[in-house]
Amino acid sequence: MADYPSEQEAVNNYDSSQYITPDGYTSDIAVFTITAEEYIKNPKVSTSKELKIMLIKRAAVDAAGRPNIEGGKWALPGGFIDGRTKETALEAAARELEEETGISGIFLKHFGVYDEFGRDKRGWIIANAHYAIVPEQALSKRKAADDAVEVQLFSIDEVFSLNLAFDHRKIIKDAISFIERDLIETKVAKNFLPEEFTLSELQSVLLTVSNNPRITTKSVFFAKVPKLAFIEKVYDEDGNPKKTERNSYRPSQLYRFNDVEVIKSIYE
Amino acid sequence: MADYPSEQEAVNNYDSSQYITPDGYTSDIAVFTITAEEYIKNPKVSTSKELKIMLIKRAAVDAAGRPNIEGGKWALPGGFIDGRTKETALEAAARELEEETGISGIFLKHFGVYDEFGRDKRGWIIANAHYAIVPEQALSKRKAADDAVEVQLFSIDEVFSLNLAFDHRKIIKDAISFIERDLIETKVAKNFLPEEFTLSELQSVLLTVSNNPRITTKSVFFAKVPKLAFIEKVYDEDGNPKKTERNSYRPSQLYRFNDVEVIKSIYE
DNA sequence: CGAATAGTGTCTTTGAGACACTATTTG
DNA sequence: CAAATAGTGTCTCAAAGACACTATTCG
Repeated sequence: MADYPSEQEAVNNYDSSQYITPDGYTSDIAVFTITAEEYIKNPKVSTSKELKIMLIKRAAVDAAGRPNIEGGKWALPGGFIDGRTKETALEAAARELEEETGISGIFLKHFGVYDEFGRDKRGWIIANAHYAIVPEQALSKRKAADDAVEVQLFSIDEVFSLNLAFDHRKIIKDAISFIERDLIETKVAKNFLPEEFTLSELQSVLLTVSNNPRITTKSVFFAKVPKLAFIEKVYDEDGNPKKTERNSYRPSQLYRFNDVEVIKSIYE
Repeated sequence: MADYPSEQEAVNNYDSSQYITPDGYTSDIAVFTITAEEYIKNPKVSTSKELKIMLIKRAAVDAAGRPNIEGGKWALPGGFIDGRTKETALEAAARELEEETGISGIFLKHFGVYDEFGRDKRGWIIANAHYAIVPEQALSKRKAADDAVEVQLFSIDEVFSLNLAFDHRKIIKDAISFIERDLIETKVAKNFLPEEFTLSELQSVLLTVSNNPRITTKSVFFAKVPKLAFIEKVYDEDGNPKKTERNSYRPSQLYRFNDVEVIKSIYE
């Protein structure tokens, strides 16, 4: 390697001041949950679930009492990443989410970068957008943080009638597209469910985003899902099928996702 | 809105110096093409196509004659984004790609952000990774740019035996996963093909990344594809089926992708 | 006619989807 | 037994997949 410069020499030759670098680097999170409506809409369909997104209302003034940018508007939780913490955007999102909800190990996925000049009046601010999936119970522990004065869940229908901060309307729209697509094209439904779930529970999650007959038709769904390679039946210590009675009097079989990868060709 | 601060007041209250901001913001591009091997491997299979990625060899010294970081290694084309240009990472990638290949309107998709601290010795450098699809002919026009001394196409098999710069091994690995998945789960195969293509041409593109029997089996593929909602038969001005003889003596029917969206459930 | 690519026909097995039926438990 | 959820059985039609057959053109 004698032909090549020493690493240190090369590093010293980089002068970051030759470029204008970003004025800020942020991490935003679209937090989704599925809420169960407990009332009975139809004698044959007892519970109906709905996909919701969590937003915060930005405070009018910041902690120091100065006017807050985009104050009073609804926004995605998130914030600036400080180079001193040496965090990645994903790590920062995970930490912020944990601070906000009090739970760790939440599913989090990066889905886009928003770096258009002018998207934030304060300068050239790069936003990393993520979506998170949180079980409903966990959100009851939520608490207001930092400059958030109010936290609320909105259905997909109502969220776009709100007064949204920055370019969050576009980010939220994208987040919803991603989660709706991922729920049926990938195994993320897993994150809305317990480790071990029944076929009805899986079906009710999928029904929040799809009306595909292979999901809505009971005989088809119940016949097909146990045969899928990425889903397996759960057995107890004695090797007997493991069942639960949490949803009904009659015990129902438990299933779980395994590690088999899925790729679904559009040409089949 | 009298309760909320004026926008200008709020903007003035933001002090970017309270955070350590990134030292650099870059755009990298994994350029893919499919090359046709002209030789005949098997009397029954006349042409075989292969997916390849384009890399550049980083110069040992920069334009000013100083040692170049990661000089001599193979890397993804790309470069720093300067805030003065007010470009997004995607726009910068498109421009760089056009400068590199001399062609415009290339398909380009963002697939990831690499912002781990320590991934670049020069500081906290954020990389936006994209993949691009370029028809083979276009790459013949390629020319070395900037600090690139050499440009070369590598097959997926051979690329990982190279000495790769920065964390480009991981980025390339991710790019390959994305393009292989997207080729069969989305309509991106479109970008490797002419506007109007034959079933055999589509099949040979898909065969570079899949051995799914519904793609490899001729009777199934030829029967199925013309019935797909997102693909349509092409007709000429007189309303007759439009055919080409570019691949054979016998004319073959032309098809094109239309704007129908595809979502393929893993539960069906 | 042979070579080369582009398809089509046919047959068997599997799966989709509709819908009515059975099973398990509690009160 | 009624209510509530969890499944299964059956029937029809459509699609998957294997593989052999036909079609078009050139030289």
